[in-house]
Amino acid sequence: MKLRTVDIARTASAATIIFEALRKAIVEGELKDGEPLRQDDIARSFNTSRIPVREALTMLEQQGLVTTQRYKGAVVAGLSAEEASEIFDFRALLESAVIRAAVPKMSPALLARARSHCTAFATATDPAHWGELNREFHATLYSASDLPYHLSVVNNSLDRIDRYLRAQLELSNGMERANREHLAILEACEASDADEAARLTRAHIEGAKASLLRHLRQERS
Amino acid sequence: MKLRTVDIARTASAATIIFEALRKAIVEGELKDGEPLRQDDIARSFNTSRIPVREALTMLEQQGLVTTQRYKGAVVAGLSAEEASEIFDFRALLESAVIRAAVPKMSPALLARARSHCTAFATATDPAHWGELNREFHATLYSASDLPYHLSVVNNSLDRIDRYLRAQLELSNGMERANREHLAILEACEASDADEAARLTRAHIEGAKASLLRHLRQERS
DNA sequence: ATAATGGATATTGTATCCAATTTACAATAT
DNA sequence: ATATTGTAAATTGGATACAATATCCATTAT
Repeated sequence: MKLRTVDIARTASAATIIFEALRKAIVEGELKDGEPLRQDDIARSFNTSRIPVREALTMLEQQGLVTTQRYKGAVVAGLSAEEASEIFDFRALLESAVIRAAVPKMSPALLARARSHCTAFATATDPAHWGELNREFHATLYSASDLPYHLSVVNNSLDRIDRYLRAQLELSNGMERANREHLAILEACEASDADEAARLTRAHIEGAKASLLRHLRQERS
Repeated sequence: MKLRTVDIARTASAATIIFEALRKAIVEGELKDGEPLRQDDIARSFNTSRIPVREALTMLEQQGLVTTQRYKGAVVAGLSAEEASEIFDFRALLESAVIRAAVPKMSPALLARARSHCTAFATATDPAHWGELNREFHATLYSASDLPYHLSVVNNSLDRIDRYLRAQLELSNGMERANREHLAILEACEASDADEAARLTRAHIEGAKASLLRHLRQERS
């Protein structure tokens, strides 16, 4: 028997399909802060009942992407400057540790993939993809760490701020700097200099934090 | 109007009540690894329908405390030695950073509370409470950090391993060492020595890791 | 005897229905 | 006019009903 098999037990339920779709829409900023998420509307657009929608919303709430009030419903969770600031500090701590663990385990093949992601980011013209490409570059490097729990937490924290990063990338011309810093990180990895890669990653994140905070504060003034 | 008011909008839904109860039972080890969680049974014991039960299970799955398979149901999530090891490394990184941030903000009142929790832990005779008291001591110190996101992540990672820590505390006589280390951490905090408190916290967690791994490996041999 | 098959039972996933609550707005009083 | 109250529509939370799938066991074929 030579079939292209699929583990059907692992196929997605309606709830997880809706969850993924909403998560993507929120992370990519398609759904704005504070925007209400009506169960009925969502159910209609996915052609299901409200039950799987509610499950998706509870997942999103657990991830901090929406906030719910009893009998009032769910809205896309916003982020105060303080919260954003804290999450950047968190990322700086965690991601620098992750890349430090990853560098000694990076294969030439992985470094090649990372480099191609890096140039893809550098040469991308459609702002809608910048956020995704940026994340792919970092995720590729981090994946070598072989620390699944750390990575899941990193991804979670990234989800919380991704919208703002994207918006900011599109406004100021932070693209050049991001590029420069990516290249520096990549070179440190290729040189197997874990401490340097960690230091550069930390600086990269702290720079993004400063830039985002400027943006957030001016937008809400 | 001088009434003792309560924000009724914040009262718990059936789903969150069930979630908290299951979470507690799992974290405290009352429900063992791999134990199936039947929606119908749980619904009956809480006198509800399966809908809020399913919501609770969804939340638990997001937290990594249960694993679900489509049409097969949820079981209490176990932890391999590798996963446990990684989570301890994660905690060592994160909690040492948190306490470093907390030390300069600790008021005398908070330190007094921490000390009372410390002695409560030291003098507790009922093993069923050790885990709780241990956690309260640390949580009190960490709370001064004023880093809510960090703390929520810390609590999450603690939930994942708490069962095992409790079991281990009860088996080996690690209580004395935990006590000694708690006192040392507390004294560093009282002396406003943030770096020392961070160092001791890291050592405290790494010691627990070694002890737990010994326990896990021998139990599964 | 063993493996394959078919069906009964158990369990989960989803739809539909009802209850509880909020929200918007009209009616009324001051 | 403004504030308060009552009411209807909208929305969410939960219960019940049904569909899809898994599991177990008896039956049958080899």
